[in-house]
Amino acid sequence: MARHPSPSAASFYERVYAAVRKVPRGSVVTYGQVALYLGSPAAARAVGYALSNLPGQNDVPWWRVINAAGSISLKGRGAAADLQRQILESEGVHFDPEGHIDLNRYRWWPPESTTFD
DNA sequence: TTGTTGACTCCCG
DNA sequence: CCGGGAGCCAACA
Repeated sequence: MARHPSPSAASFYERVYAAVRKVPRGSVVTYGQVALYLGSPAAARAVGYALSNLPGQNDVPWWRVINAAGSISLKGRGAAADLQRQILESEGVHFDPEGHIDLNRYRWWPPESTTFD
């Protein structure tokens, strides 16, 4: 048995993907939120790392994950960032002229009954 | 096991 | 409002 209290047999990456899949269309969450749901509120960077390792074929709505500032964080991936913005807009998420989203309006909060296990 | 890296966040000034 | 610096976590060589 693992001496480390792993909440799941799946890797941290898999847990990130599972959490992101729960985000409904037209809503967004921050990397920090996902980390919080996984039980590691300070693992926001690891969440981003997980998405960077996302396989080509997947059913994870990665575009619904943005940074705490409410903007797209694709560092070094300008083209992908543009794509992310297009998808979000197609889902009804409004961007300001400066390219940031109103988190108070679009941030998704899971029901208390939601589990990320 | 140690060091490096990175789609992050927060705190200052 | 914006930029710089430090902290934190997980995967990988």
